[in-house]
Amino acid sequence: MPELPEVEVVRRGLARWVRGRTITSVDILDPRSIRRHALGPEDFAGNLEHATVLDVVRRGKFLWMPLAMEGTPAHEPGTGVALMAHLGMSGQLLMQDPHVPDEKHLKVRLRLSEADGMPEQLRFVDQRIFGGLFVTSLVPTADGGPGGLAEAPLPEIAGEAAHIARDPLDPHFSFEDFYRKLKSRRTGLKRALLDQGIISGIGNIYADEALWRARLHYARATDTLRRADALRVVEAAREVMSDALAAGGTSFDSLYVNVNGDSGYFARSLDAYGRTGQPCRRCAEAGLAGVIKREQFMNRSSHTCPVCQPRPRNGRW
DNA sequence: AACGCGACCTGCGAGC
DNA sequence: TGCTCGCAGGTCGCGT
Repeated sequence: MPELPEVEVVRRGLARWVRGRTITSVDILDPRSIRRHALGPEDFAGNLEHATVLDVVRRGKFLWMPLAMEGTPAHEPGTGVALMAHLGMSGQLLMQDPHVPDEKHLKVRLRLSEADGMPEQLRFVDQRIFGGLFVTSLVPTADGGPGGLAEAPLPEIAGEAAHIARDPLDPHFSFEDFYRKLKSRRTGLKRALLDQGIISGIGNIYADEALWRARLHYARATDTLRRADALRVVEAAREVMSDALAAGGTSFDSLYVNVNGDSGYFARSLDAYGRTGQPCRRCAEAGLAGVIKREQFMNRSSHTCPVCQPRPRNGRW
């Protein structure tokens, strides 16, 4: 479900509800959701109980909450601990009141210290269990911290997110760094867009949308890509994701943190993804007959208009 | 070293 | 009705 806009919606919503609150108890309903916590469920819960959430930050699709541990008065840079969350394909982080029945796929429940008018539980719900939670250490970074969208970025990052590149909405995103990495790879453009070490936050939907907007084919060889083309595809990704973020942002005031990127709200704005067999909007406007087609690529679906995104010959142009 | 595939999971709708 | 198949927005690790 979640790509960058959805994760950022969750981050913003969550920050409002949990910052400054203390975790009082932890229920692990399905240990598979914390399998990335190598030391097991007891250690996971033990680390979280009595810890206070300092903030909610993000790098790409990785989301984490730096914690102040009980009895540790000052936060020493480089010694921090955080609760890491990745939503995978179907993860949700929901703020709920205790009387709300457990969700069918509720995996982990955190009870929080009482706060005026705020829900008492943070619940991790995940159908497919590709996502998960774990406790991790923060490591120092010289690059300015997690992501520029955090209100108060700390100069440290979760180790598991250190290899993740910045996303195109991050104020510290560097087109030059992106272009350099792109040119150094021998691969297809969509594969590169989905590589979180080259550019982060883009998943299958927004990759297809960005390529459609930039009129580029997914198999275009990255090492031959001209600067203007690379710029166009990054700008397209930035635009489509910030539009989606704006749409998702409308649910900020609901009681729980909305993760429902599939609520259909932004789906209507998509031009390529999921429009198999329907006329390409750009072609229709120009009086052309392009029809969006779906192909298997990297074991997943790719949606393109064969008229305005022609397949490159020899992976070139 | 980098790439690319399979594994990790559950549930839904289509087709038989 | 009930089975099987294909499909779903992500990431990691291993083999090449």
